[in-house]
Amino acid sequence: MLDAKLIRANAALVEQRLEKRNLTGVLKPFLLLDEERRKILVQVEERKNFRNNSSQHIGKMKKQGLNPSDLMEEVRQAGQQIKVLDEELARVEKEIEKILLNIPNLPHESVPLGEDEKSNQEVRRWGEPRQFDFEPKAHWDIGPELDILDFERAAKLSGARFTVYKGAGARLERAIINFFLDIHCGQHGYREILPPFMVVADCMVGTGQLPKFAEDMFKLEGKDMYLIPTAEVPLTNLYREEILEIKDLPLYLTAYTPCFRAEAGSHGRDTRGVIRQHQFNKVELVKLCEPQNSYEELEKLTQDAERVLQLLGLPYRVVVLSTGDMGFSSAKTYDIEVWMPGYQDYREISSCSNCEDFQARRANIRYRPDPKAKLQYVHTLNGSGVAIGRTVAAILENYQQADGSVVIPEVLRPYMGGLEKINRPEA
RNA sequence: GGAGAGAUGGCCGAGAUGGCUGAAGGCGCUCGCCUGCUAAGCGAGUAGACGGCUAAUAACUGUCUCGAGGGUUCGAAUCCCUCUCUCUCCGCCA
Repeated sequence: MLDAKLIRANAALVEQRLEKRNLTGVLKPFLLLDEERRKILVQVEERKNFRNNSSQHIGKMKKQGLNPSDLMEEVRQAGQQIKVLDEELARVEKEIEKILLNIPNLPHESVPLGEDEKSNQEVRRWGEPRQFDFEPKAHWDIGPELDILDFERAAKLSGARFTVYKGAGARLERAIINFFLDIHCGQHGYREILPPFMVVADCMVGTGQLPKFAEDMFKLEGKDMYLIPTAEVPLTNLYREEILEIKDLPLYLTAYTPCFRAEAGSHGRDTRGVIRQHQFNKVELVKLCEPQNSYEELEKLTQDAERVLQLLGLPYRVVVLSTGDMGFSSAKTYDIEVWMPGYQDYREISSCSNCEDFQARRANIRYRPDPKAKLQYVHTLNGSGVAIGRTVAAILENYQQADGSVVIPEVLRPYMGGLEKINRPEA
């Protein structure tokens, strides 16, 4: 959520920055309602002031044995007026909130301008795509051939966009989760959290999924609760409505969770393999920090995510998303894209964002910079560290051998009971 | 699921019979004083949101907030209703 005061004071500037996200004219309705709100507020506060003073006066008169019935009648009428004005005010405020909750974050000035992902800019590359002396297969062929991924039975259980992991595949998924958590907690200073996978609607508003993106999520029937689309939601909302101590900042949090996404509007995209699923596993990184450090923290967070790919020996590149491709809550986002031989292309495996105070304002997460200072919103950051299913896919494709087997990256072998290679089952 | 108790400021905790309580007292914290150091002591200060007036994020000032929402009343932290959460006991259960 943007700061209403900022919009009011710098409407033209804010409008300009929103235009970079290809939005125009979104501020006008806000400004009109905002003015109306203050007009009503002044009136109703005057009436309340009268009521407060008069009520005290009535008390005193009664004590002195005087008859306050005239004044009581006047206050009663004031009460009627207050009721009407309050209702009007509530209506206007609700509309204002609706508008504000649907305006995305302002892009940081370093973000490239553009309409879509074509304007994203590559920042750096790591690793060389392997040269194959045979035609590399896609993971949706490798997995079933090794009998470790089963898309057909998954469809029987749950329909499209689900995967069953079997045997070494299931263990590989679990190994990666543990490996990522161990690296981030043991070497990058994050604290492991195991949060609920269902959260109340307030959390979804806090991180920006609601009210605008309701159709992207799974909602529980008859409850005001949702399956989390990412651990960013419970991790960031851990501190919703709280005032943090400066000595606790920055907070580095990580969690493994499954993620649930309706994938509405992506029909026909990535229908094969594990790339786009209704349920997938992810290790997420979240930071809460002081505003002046958030961009430095974004760089570090992105590097933390890159590091696990380096350890796995998976080539990748980092791109900075253009203003047209960024998420709703983000001010700046780096995507990490891993090399996928089956696609002969880089595919997103992590997205690292600085949301500045956008989520903190929605979720009301504040801190006091020093004992005398006013409360301030923290900055929130999040990034995948990284997506597990896509990591499995990348390993299968990058480590596949001519005989159809897949070599396990060395760092994962301790997590796989020493297994070095997944072989095809005997025919 | 059944029975009962509770929800007050950063924390703990007062707040019969509704009015001068935005909230006593304590702790914590900040600043100052004092003490040769430490400990103790003394004094002052210490919620937030949204407005008005302003050049001002200064001063002054108004409104709202005692779990949330609604009601009664001239007036509610205090009375009534609904909901949420916490605790205790019972039941059920991985």
